Amino acid sequence: MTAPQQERSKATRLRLLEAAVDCLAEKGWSGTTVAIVARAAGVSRGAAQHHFPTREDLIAGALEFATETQLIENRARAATLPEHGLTRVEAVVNMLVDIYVGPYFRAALQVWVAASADPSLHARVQPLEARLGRAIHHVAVELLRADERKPGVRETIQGTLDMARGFGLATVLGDDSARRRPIVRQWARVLAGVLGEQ
Amino acid sequence: MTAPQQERSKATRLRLLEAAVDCLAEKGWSGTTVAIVARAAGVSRGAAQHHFPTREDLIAGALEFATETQLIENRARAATLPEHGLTRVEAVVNMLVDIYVGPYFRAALQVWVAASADPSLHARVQPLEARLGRAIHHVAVELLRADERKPGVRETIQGTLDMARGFGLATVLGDDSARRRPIVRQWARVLAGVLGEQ
DNA sequence: AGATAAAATCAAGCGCGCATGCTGGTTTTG
DNA sequence: CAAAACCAGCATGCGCGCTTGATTTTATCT
Repeated sequence: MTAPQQERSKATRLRLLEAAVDCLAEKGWSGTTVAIVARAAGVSRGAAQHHFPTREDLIAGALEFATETQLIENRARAATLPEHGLTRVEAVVNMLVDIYVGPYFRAALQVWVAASADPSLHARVQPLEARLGRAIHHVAVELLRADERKPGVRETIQGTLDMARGFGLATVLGDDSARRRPIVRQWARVLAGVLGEQ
Repeated sequence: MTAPQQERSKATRLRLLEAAVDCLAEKGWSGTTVAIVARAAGVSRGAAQHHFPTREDLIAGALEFATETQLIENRARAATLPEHGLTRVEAVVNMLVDIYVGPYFRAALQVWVAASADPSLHARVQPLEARLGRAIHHVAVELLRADERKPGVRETIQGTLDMARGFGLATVLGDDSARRRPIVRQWARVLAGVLGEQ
């Protein structure tokens, strides 16, 4: 055959990861069983067991996959940002917020919260979260063209990211977009002030 | 006996709720089984079943208990706040943040995240969250002596609360207090500026 | 090159452990 | 004596991990 099974294997593995991420975002931690994920991916449970020996392997793999996908999407979107001024700041904040209210974050949230009580999972997840956090911070600084040497700038950006995280958390309880909009707008104004003062 | 069983019943019920909250905060959603909670409360599983027919009843009750306890503690702590000026603003922000990094919030977080994929639980939990959110916002406005008619004031306070929520979320992945402190300090400065400008 | 061994991929079934909910029975209170 | 609070055991269901077996691809030897 022209298609080596190596490719096919990678494909099913990827389908499993995608299905796991979707399942986590939709059905939550307890609702994400290997059987359900396997069925959603269109493979048997044995196949899933082969690629990911344990459930924890599957979940951790899904989180890693979601993390990297998130970063890639960010880079793509960063190129489409508007010019300068306040509208750019607001656009950046909106983009950061969108990261934390999207499906990838919802999936990650389930894993993080579950990992807080699961030492073994925590050990695998914590470095991923740290890496993602640093990466997003770096992106934020770059897109805002911020000078972190100015006092307060770094802290305010960190606070902005934490606010976005808070939005993400609020979103799991229900659609929050209407409440978010004016807050983001006001926050962008304040942030622009901090960035440009003096 | 001098102690009517009504009191004893209320007492065991309360012990169950306390144990459930602790268990949620420590062992997470999946780790909180009725058997474990009952043992921690010092009662048999059958007794727990008697007071809370279903597990969902127990969890929902625990969340409600945690919510009210949280509000009561807030009122107590609000009386001990310092005088005026920036230190007061910083103290208020610190107090708000402490709400979201405390054990009650950790317990609530587990329930909220789980409820996002459980419609039946979601229906019972969502109004609680809304009530708590409004209450905390009200407390914040009052303690900051903010004039919400001023443009941007209301939005900035909401953003502050969302940032605090984000801190709480970051805390489940590991102790974050060292990172938080400078952010809170800086944000208090900014918040004071927004509150007092013009 | 051809054949056979070895390894990888996928499918299906089994058993263990555990949590929930229910039911019957016992003690305490009014 | 009636009712409520409390306790012990049973039964069902389900998710996980493991084992077995079939099919395909890759590697090795003659």
